[in-house]
Amino acid sequence: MDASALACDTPLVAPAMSDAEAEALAQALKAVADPTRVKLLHRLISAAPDGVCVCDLTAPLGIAQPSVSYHLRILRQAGLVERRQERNFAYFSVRAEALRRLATLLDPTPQEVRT
Amino acid sequence: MDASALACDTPLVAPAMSDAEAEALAQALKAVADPTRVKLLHRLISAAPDGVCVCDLTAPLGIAQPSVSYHLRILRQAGLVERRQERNFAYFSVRAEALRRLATLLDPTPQEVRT
DNA sequence: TCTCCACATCGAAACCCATCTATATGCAGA
DNA sequence: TCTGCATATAGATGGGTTTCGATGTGGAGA
Repeated sequence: MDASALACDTPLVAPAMSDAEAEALAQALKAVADPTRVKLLHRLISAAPDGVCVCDLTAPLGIAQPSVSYHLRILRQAGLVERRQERNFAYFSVRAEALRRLATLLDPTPQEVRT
Repeated sequence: MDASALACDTPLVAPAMSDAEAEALAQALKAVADPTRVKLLHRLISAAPDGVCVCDLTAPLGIAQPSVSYHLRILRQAGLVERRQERNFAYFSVRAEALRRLATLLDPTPQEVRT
């Protein structure tokens, strides 16, 4: 009956994450987990806060305009970027707090340690 | 010839991210961008630093054992977790620095602002 | 009004991913 | 060596994603 030498003996006092929570976090991460969207975000982050015109995003990426539009929609639906229409141009800019929140959730440093 | 009223006029002095860089970052993010792997990471983060036995990870997730093994492999290939074999048990633990680096890359706060 | 331009949406094709069952591997005790 | 257990791998399947060309939409100038 002595299973102590056979059991794996892992404490596991973890509170366990809910399905909904995991799904939501994965969904947000999926929006960023694509090379084209990483490049898009990078450009938007290192740009003027009032946004970048779509026409200036399409050319450097080497993909067709509908594809860029598709990726921007994904990022927008995830709440990571926002759209501003002016004349017949669309300007996109990052939602910095949303990205920062995502970064915080990914950080394994315990809350108490963070200043 | 006056295009000032027609052009979108976006500065775009950005340094542009390389294909390889974007691909690598997207690859790492893809490893986390799945609800099952989010749950796995969460459990590993809030657990003893010497790791959790696979048998204690399989049961609470509600998926078959090979699926858990598959996800742990994805996380390991991304360098986010590491594996330690003891007897016939496998113990997995997070690579905190790797996760932290990923979180930092996602953070839109300019470097100068970070203390 | 007519046309042009910027951007979004549609529908299809190609590709990738998560999951399962079945099976292999490898350690340890009898 | 043989058996049993924990974990990994293989192969198949269903579902989701990225991309494209074609087309729709809506603003602005002629």
